[in-house]
Amino acid sequence: MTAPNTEILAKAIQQLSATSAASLAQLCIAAAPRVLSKREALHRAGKPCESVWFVEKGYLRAFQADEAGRELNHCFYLENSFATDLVSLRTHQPSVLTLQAGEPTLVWEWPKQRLLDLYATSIEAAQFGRMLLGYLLLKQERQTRFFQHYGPAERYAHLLREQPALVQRVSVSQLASYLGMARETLSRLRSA
Amino acid sequence: MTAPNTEILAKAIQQLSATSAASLAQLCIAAAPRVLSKREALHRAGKPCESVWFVEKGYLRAFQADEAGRELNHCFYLENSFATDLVSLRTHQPSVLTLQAGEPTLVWEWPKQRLLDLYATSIEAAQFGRMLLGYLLLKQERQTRFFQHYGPAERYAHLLREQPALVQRVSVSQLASYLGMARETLSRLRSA
DNA sequence: GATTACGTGTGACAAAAGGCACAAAATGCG
DNA sequence: CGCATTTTGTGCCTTTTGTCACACGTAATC
Repeated sequence: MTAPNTEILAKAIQQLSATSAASLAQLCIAAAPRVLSKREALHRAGKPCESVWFVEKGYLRAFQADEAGRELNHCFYLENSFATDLVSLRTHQPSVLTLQAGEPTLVWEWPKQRLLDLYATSIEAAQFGRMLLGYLLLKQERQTRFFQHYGPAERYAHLLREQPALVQRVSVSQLASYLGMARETLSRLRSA
Repeated sequence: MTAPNTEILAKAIQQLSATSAASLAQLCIAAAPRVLSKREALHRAGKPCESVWFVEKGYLRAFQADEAGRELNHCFYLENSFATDLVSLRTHQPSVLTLQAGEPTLVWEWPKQRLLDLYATSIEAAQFGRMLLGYLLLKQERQTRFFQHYGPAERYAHLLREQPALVQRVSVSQLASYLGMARETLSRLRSA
């Protein structure tokens, strides 16, 4: 694992919202690096989520346990993604989901309050916040359409085309759960 | 149709983000009322989307035409919702979706640039923008889970529980498309 | 290095959903 | 009001997906 490197973070922020050097530094300083080993939990269901993370290396898996105790995978956050449990973050309710590293992983952690303070005092920081949410919302809308109007075969084909890295790095059973199909169905789609 | 009434709009804004009277007025003044008759298009696929709307009365349907020419319903915006085509709004690309009134409808329209100007000059307006996006993102995440991990029967039951008004007001074929199932499947679920 | 646990592929069957056809009901329009 | 058009419900059959069972290979453990 290479040493934490604020430059990657800074680049990701700049990419979302052109920001002055001063505001950029404010945002970067507000985040602390955190290293996770494979399968280590970054955030556990049951606790309120109080942070936003940025994945520099490795990846995170967000999942929820259903009534039967099976894991429902919500999504994966690969390198260069911003992750949080927005539901818990906004509602202050305990999280239903767990964030876990799928590989040795390096993230940057922002305490929620730190971000809110910045947003309230700096219009540039606020703009970054808006841009980040806008970007996430756009992705999430695409995600919804993906599940709303595609069947299992189309979903797998689409994922293979758009995110081949994800298909490589994640186990078949976790991918199947993410794709909303039975493990066996995905296994058959793969061998077809 | 009752006359346009800024108070409903003001209330919706306040509910998202506590805002001073001055900022609130700025936001309200920036929007213009617009009346639509049933089936009238508010925004057509092919044009870039340059506005954000708030639905005061009636409802909007967002749909896309697939390769076969069938309409894929993305979602419905009932009273008190904020609507736009975020993909087009952010990317400046022509829209793939059309927004159409499902009933005689009254909306408030914000030109995108007006909002951006406000966001750039007022930290309170920027906060409203962030709150709105956060709220929409939260809803959209729920929406994704809904399609990702629920089957047709669960989806219908859930919708009936959470949004009975929608089920009443929208035709079966449009609802089915929205729910990601065949018209016949929904028809059978209803009579079960 | 043998043993165990786990993840994955695959066959057989059951259940669910889709597609087509058509009749009944509702809606729109002159 | 009555005719035409659209929408909805339903039977029949096909296709797809899920479930269960088990074999195989790989990786973890002692």
